[in-house]
Amino acid sequence: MMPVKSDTREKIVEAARELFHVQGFHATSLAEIFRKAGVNSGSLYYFFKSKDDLLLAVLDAYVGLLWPAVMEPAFRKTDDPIERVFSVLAGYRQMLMQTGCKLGCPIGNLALELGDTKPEVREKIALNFANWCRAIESCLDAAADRLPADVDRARLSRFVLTVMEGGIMQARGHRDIGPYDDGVAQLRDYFDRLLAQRRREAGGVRQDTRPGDLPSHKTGAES
Amino acid sequence: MMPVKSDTREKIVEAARELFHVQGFHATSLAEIFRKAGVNSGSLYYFFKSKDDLLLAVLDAYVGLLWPAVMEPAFRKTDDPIERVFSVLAGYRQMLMQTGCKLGCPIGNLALELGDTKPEVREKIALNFANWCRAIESCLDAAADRLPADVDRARLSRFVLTVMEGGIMQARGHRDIGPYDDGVAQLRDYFDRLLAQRRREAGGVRQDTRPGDLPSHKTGAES
DNA sequence: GTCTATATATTGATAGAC
DNA sequence: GTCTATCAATATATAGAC
Repeated sequence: MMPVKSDTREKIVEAARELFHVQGFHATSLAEIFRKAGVNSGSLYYFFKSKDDLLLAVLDAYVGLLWPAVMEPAFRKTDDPIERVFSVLAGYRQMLMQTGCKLGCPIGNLALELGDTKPEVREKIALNFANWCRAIESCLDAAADRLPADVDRARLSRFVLTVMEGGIMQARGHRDIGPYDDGVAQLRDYFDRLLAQRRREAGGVRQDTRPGDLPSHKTGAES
Repeated sequence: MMPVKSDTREKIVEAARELFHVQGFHATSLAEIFRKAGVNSGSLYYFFKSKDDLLLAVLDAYVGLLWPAVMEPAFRKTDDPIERVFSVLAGYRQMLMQTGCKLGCPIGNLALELGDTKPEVREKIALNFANWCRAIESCLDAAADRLPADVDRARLSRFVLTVMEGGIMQARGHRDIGPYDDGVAQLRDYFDRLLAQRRREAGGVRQDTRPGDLPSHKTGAES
């Protein structure tokens, strides 16, 4: 018989992940974590040699969650690559709304709380950022023929993350979804201008838009 | 004779402010703070009834520092209201460069570390954000005649903060100024498109730009 | 692998002399 | 207002039985 693999480690990581998200790293004690996980101190230290070590495992978990928990649910809503980008942003909006703008991006939180104090932690945070941007960049690549030729899609994908993180920060600070919606709407406006530029370029001197090419975007952000 | 006002309180707030900026709130102990301030535990508790209370004083200090430490040094570099906006952003770039992308925006750090756990803290963070945006908005108002009439300048000012905070977060996460510069460059590109739109509107059907109207912006971000 | 019990250090905060 | 001394609670981490 195969030995039954314990899920204790997984339970601990999951408990830590949730508590770090809600309370932050330093504000969460190991006692809270193993109590929430339903195990004891000894089990935690059997799997992790320190709190920092557990944090690294949490950041690894987020690496694994990017596609199943963030990208795939958003991509399922639409096949249009540009709309997929904004569908991802809509997913974060949903989290903000469901928590009364109290919970934000767990990676962003840890990035600013821990800064550069723990080198391995910072590296795993950078990896999470890089993977997120790569996923967005793949959408932009799929829409490359609708964007101006000189657009740097890797940089544009980082700009999407910039707007997302900056918008979430202000939404939480004001406990108001407005700043997030505004940021997304202005990013949308920027995209529309890029798409329109490309259409002008492709169409030569013609500048009239074909009906249906520029759908209106209901963001819920307009007052 | 007037009683000499002690600067002990000020020294404590200043020490706390610096330590919170570098290490974060929870990672900084009161012992570190009063040691750095050169005073003793008793003095700290004479002026502040708790660590949270001291944090509120730190956030008040940032409110007072907005103009002398952030806006005025940036505004001194140029009279052009749009350039002033980007001069403020250049100021944050300077801090990133001087610290090897280790230190970010102290308000943003506290916003994400503390979230909504302490109501009064969140309110003072919101006030800091609001004042920052109002200062930027005053620049946009001064350039109102160069922006499209339908631009919401309050929202655009929040977008500037969004890009700043999101860019700093990624710059710190990657320990690389690149993502910050890219974000600012893309914000600049967005502004250029807004200014160009206004110029088209004002000029009627004419679309050629007058030489000198669109200066090239050296951001140092281009690879 | 999981448990209980505990070590050791540090935390935020207080008391009371001066 | 500032000091020293110290409390009580909590933190991370360990030891060793099972």
